[in-house]
Amino acid sequence: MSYDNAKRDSGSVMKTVIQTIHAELIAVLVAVTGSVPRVLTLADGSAFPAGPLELTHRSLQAGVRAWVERQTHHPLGYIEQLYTFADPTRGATVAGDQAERSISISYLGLTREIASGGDTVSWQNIYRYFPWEDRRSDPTLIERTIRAEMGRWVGTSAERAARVNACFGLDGSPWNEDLALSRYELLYEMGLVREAARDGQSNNGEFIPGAMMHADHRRILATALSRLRAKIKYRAIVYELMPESFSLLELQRCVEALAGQRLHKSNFRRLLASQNLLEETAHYAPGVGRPAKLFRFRAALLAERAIAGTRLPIARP
Amino acid sequence: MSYDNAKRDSGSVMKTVIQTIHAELIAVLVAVTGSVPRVLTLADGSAFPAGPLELTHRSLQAGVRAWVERQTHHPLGYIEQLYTFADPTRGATVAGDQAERSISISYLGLTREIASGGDTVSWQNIYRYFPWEDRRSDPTLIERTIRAEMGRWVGTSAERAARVNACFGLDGSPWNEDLALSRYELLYEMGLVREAARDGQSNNGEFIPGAMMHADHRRILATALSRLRAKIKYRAIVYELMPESFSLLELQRCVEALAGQRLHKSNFRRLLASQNLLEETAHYAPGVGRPAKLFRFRAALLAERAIAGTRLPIARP
DNA sequence: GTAATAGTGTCTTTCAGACAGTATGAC
DNA sequence: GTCATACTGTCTGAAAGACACTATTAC
Repeated sequence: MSYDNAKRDSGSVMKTVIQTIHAELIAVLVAVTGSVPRVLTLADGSAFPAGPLELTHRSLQAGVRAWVERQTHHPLGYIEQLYTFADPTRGATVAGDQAERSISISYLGLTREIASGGDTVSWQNIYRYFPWEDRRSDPTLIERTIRAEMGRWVGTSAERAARVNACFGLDGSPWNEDLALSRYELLYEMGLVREAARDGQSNNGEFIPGAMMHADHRRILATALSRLRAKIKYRAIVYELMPESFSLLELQRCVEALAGQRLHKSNFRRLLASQNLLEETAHYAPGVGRPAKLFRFRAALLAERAIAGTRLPIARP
Repeated sequence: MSYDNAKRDSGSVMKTVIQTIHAELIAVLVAVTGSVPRVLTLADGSAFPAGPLELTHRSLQAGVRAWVERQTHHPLGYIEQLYTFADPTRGATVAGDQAERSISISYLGLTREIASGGDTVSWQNIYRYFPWEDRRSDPTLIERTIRAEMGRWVGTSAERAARVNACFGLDGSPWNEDLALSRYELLYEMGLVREAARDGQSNNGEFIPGAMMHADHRRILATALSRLRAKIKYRAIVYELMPESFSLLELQRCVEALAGQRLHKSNFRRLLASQNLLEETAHYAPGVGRPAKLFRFRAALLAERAIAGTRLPIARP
């Protein structure tokens, strides 16, 4: 029996309803400029570049590139697939025998920031949407608000308390920057972000600061931030974000901006040295104080990428 | 200006072609049985459970669950999204003013193996499709074949040589089990797997052993294997694969099966102990030699999951 | 000289790799 | 006792974390 027969045999009864599926491509473009991580947005910060998958697109990635360039006139470097959503709020609706369904395929891109192309096209600070994710200065500012609001939701449930503590690094749990998405989802579930009220979730408390976005775009941004923070630890993705040459401190500030945490200078440098990613240039950056030596990424880097990986306790023969 | 207006302003000229998009859901279900990692297949091992996204599906995940249960009658536990493909070989075709396009959204699931449900439904050894990925016994067997065939493709290109060495752990580079997808893609590009010839890639050499699959299912399996191997290092996903209780060696064999490598016993145990995942049971497994103590996963594990994460050199204030 | 920023040395603790050992069963 | 498998102890070297130090500019 062929594959197609196998499928038909165990398939469902056909319906006469005609189903139309809309596939939307969404791009989250990230750059880091002067210690601020930013995303490229439309509509004054409330949405990402997006558009339907079209016939002229040779691939999903090509489609994303086309839409971003059309809508923002911003050149596009490295991009990778993020996640595919079938947003229930924009989900299946049936009218007569016509049914509609919408799928969003999101991509994450990394670039250097270039002057934005249109009136409503702009670069926005990522932490405008997630103030609680930036712990570079004083983490306690927002923490206090969150802790108070959460207390109400947790109530007497030990399970809820454990979840909140793990997500937000409270009560002995360490803060884990990768959990950005989990934190957003938790806040949403608790009814503490504005979208929750809009989407008809129960809302028991005050809203936590942080700008809302169109549809589920803010959730997509949280997904992007989580992915970015996890990836920066085992891949040299900062490559795409830095200019031709840069000082070591600039590189550190870039990673700090994404991680939302301050890093330890000399340990950071030791790590860099062990990775053998950089090479010196002959130039120095001017400024107050001692001038900083400028570095660039090693050219041979492309071939070697993605070899490190984490460790398992492998047995040697 | 609203979001929708912004989109329309910079949008393309509308075409009168009506575009139909087919969204297919594909499930890669993995289990480990007796030191063998296996996948659930249809059509005697040549395809995965799959079916179109339907109106009745409340979400993508629900759709996947429905199709798997319908086609294989196998219960489904933990699943996560894998990748979305717009396969060019099954891609855009235009007939009159009707255009068609197919998207595949794949999911990875983890389970314990249960007797398979239909005639052509079966569990297959993953390494049947990627013999070169199993290095538990003798890595040199296939390595020799691969090395010979690759030599031809590499030629005098230093860049190609570097890529091959990094992927296959030759010439001083360490073997990295996570690169399963890269290795498959490289072999495909070199024309050394059967699909390459089928899809019209140039074929310069002999084929490397390994069973072919329907459409791009083997590529999807490679994606799944890579994801699984990467994830097993920072998440306790083996949880889903093991029975109620098990010996430490059984757990080790399970990880080894997925990683395709032997692990170091006492170091593996030390790692387990530091993670605090397990608790003892009162029972012992019988067998030749000293009976093994049986363990189970700690119940409190659910709340704590996904907190570990890798490290950045964080500065303490 | 001071202020300001750039960059290095090194001590201590923790952890990963390797190898040796002991424990408990069947016979 | 032997054989086979289960499990533990510990030595060693390599990283990770923390802290203090020196270097080079502008003024």
